[in-house]
Amino acid sequence: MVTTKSRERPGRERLTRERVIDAALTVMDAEGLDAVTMRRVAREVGVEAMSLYNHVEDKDDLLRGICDRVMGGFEFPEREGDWAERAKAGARAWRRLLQAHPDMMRLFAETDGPDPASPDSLRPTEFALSLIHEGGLSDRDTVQAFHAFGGYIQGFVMMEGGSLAERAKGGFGDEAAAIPADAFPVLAALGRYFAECDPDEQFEFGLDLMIRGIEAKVAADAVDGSAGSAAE
Amino acid sequence: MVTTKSRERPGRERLTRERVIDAALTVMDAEGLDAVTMRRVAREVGVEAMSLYNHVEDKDDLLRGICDRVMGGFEFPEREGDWAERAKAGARAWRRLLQAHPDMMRLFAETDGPDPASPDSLRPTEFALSLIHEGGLSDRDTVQAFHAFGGYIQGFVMMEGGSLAERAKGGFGDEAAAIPADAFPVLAALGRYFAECDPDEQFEFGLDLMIRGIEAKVAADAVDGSAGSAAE
DNA sequence: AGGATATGCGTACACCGTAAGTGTGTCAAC
DNA sequence: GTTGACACACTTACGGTGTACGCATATCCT
Repeated sequence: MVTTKSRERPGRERLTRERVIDAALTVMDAEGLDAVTMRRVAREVGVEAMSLYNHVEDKDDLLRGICDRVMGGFEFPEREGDWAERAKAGARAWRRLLQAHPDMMRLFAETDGPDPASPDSLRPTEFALSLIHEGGLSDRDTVQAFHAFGGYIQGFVMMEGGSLAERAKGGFGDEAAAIPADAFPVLAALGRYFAECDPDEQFEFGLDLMIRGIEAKVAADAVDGSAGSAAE
Repeated sequence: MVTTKSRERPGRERLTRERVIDAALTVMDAEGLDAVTMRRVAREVGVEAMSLYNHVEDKDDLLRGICDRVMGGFEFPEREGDWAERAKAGARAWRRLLQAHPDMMRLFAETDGPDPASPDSLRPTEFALSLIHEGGLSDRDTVQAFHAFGGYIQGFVMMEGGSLAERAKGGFGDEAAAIPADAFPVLAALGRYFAECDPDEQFEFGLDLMIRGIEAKVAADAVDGSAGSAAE
């Protein structure tokens, strides 16, 4: 063997960090986050639990590895259309990424999100920042807007997979509407719109809100002299 | 003892669902969500683990109980100032509630949020809906905006307690800036703003964006005839 | 050929949620 | 005062978890 790295074995495929993380992701997608145990993942790659620790610090490290792997799967949308349309496309790509694996948001919550400094996370971040920056915001406001968008998307997907999903199917739809109209008049009046909400439409609505907000802010700032991002 | 319900014992205080949930919340705030185990909570109220099951269906029920208890602690802000200011006050109250207990967002993620139909959750919801409705949106758009705001706030607090917190303290601040400027030019240029971000200011920025967006939408819709919420 | 090293395996331990069975203090009726 | 019913706390036990530790072996470098 002259090659420096590859030292293949005849019996079984060599275990690698990548294989471990792939298996963990597979298990998570197929059986949920709770099923991602060291023993279960080990079984998936045909190994005993303790062997995983040769490639993974501990379980937290494994979970962080899944986060990174998912971040690496970000699909950069085409940059076409006007700024608002490009920004929306970026946001949708972000949402799709988080939706792609059902328990992603739970995973995010339990690991404090992916390592922001990993290359796989850096690339989408760079993409988003440059996209937002093109809208005409100052450097400082670009970062603020980045966090605002990030928060919205993350929170929306979380709601989408959690309370919103259940609320839609009977939380206070028309049948289970045991809401006392005298105590909660607005709720009673608007209840039906909760039932018939379409998540995609909901997402677009909030997105539109934020885009409009940015456009309004850029327009307002342009009226002022030079200072840029005064507090309004 | 004539009273129908209370049959107090001399030895120890009678156990109740409320006491169990209070203890669980206490443990969560003091030692984190992971410390909330049946055994630990039982110890907190001076009892064995299995005794809790007389007052709680199972652990999930306990966690949902914590959610409800927290929701019940929502502090309704004063309704003063113009609409934008009142809306912001409402959003800040929501954020404060979620921030009040450090592991709240993780708890939300693991329980799919509080039961939306519980009275303790209904009251804040009613408050938020009526507040948003006053802004001039249609019934339908009010519900959409409610979800948009909810998503943003939830997501922001989640980021705040997770990645954002770590990113601020060195993720890519000035020292740990090993970011290759050629591969990530925007990121390198804007990195310092990540380091010096103030969460409160960040939150206000996004909030301002959404409020502006709503105002813009209301203004735009007012120009049209009657149809209401056309797609822009 | 002979270490050195990497990596997989087996065992063990403390902790988890909870099913099932046991004991005891408090009540209503006699 | 005695008795039976009942609510509720306790005990035990089971199968699961993450992982510390020690051992065996397969592969690489010299």
